[in-house]
Amino acid sequence: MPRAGLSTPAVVDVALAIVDEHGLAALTLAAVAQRVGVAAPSLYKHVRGLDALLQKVSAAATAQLADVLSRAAAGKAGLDAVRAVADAYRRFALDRPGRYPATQRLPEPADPAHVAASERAVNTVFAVLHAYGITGDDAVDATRFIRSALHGFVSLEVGGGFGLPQDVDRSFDRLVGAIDTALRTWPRTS
Amino acid sequence: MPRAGLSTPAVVDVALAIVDEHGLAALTLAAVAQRVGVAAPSLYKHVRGLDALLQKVSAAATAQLADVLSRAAAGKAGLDAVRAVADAYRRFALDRPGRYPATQRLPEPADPAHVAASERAVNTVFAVLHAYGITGDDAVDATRFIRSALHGFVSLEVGGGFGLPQDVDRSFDRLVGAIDTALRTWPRTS
DNA sequence: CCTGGCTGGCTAATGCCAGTAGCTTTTGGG
DNA sequence: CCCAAAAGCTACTGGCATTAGCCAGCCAGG
Repeated sequence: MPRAGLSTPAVVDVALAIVDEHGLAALTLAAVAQRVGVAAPSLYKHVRGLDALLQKVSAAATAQLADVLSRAAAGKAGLDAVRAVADAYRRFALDRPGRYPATQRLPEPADPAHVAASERAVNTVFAVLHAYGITGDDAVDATRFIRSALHGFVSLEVGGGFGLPQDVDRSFDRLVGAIDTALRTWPRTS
Repeated sequence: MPRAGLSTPAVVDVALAIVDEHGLAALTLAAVAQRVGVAAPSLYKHVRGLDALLQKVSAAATAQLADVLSRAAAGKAGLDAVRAVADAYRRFALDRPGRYPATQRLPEPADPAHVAASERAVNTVFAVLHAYGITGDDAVDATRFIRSALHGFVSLEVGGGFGLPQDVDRSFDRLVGAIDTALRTWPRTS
């Protein structure tokens, strides 16, 4: 019996491939095992269980999203920055509809990479807000607003929640405009 | 063997109770069967299967949400109406964290009650927008914006997505304010 | 009243999944 | 070269959805 030469990262990579191809719900240990040509229980040598695998997938997806966002925001400010970040966020969700929902899992405190990725994503938004002169608790509120609007939009879009035939791109452009308007007039407490 | 005297609505009611008590993920046919004191396969006499039951739960939850929203909006306009609808939406999600996610399922075209409930919810938002003078395609965009912001916020809140300790109520108030500001300055095409 | 058929239950069985226990084989470091 | 840790394996348990096919209760029509 030749060994398969698995490893934890290899298992996570296969999991990501399954998620990309068939969606997050299709991620099962059985599917991973079949894909790498191994019996299902063998995976427990590399991963604590399904939930731990989901957490690692979440960490990887979140790290990728954070990359995409920070790259998009680089060197921009104001509406430009908001549009760039929002477009990048939406494109990530549409391009990788399986991976995106994984980013919504709470970061695992015991996994520093996961926590760091999550913070990197939030910090990108904070940086954008800083250019609007929004800081401190005001920035917390504004970040929640932006996350809510973006997450809400793309999750509805990916889930087919927009029943009407009207142009979704235009709706998103307007959402970006609405965010910009709101940030310009954001209440300042500090 | 005395009969249990089940019926489709009775099964749905039990399903709703389970969802309220233990969350949507806990809704299984086995759980419903145990609760009503019947063997699992018996449920198929009243429901096509788990997915059909989830759809009926979604229809019921959506109808209730539509009620709550339209009641909240009644007789109000402008910021008052936005705040009332937003608060009602959020309260529904927080009060019934199991039921809320069921409202996000796409309405089943073959279930007129489901479709009607969904339309009723959307129409409530449309009515609010009308008071802002937003109609037609502009209203479609604005509705998507509002749904996105509200759904995003409450799903993040319910999911524990707001890691920071800052006051979530205040963040929501500001989100409501941001929506109002955006609607006031919403682009008019028509 | 009583009887036949519909209907709502049942049991048995299949198949998929996660996870545990405990065995064997490979493999690399001393 | 050897031996122990690591990486596979098989066997098993228990939970779930779903299907098939059986049987009993209940109601309508004679």
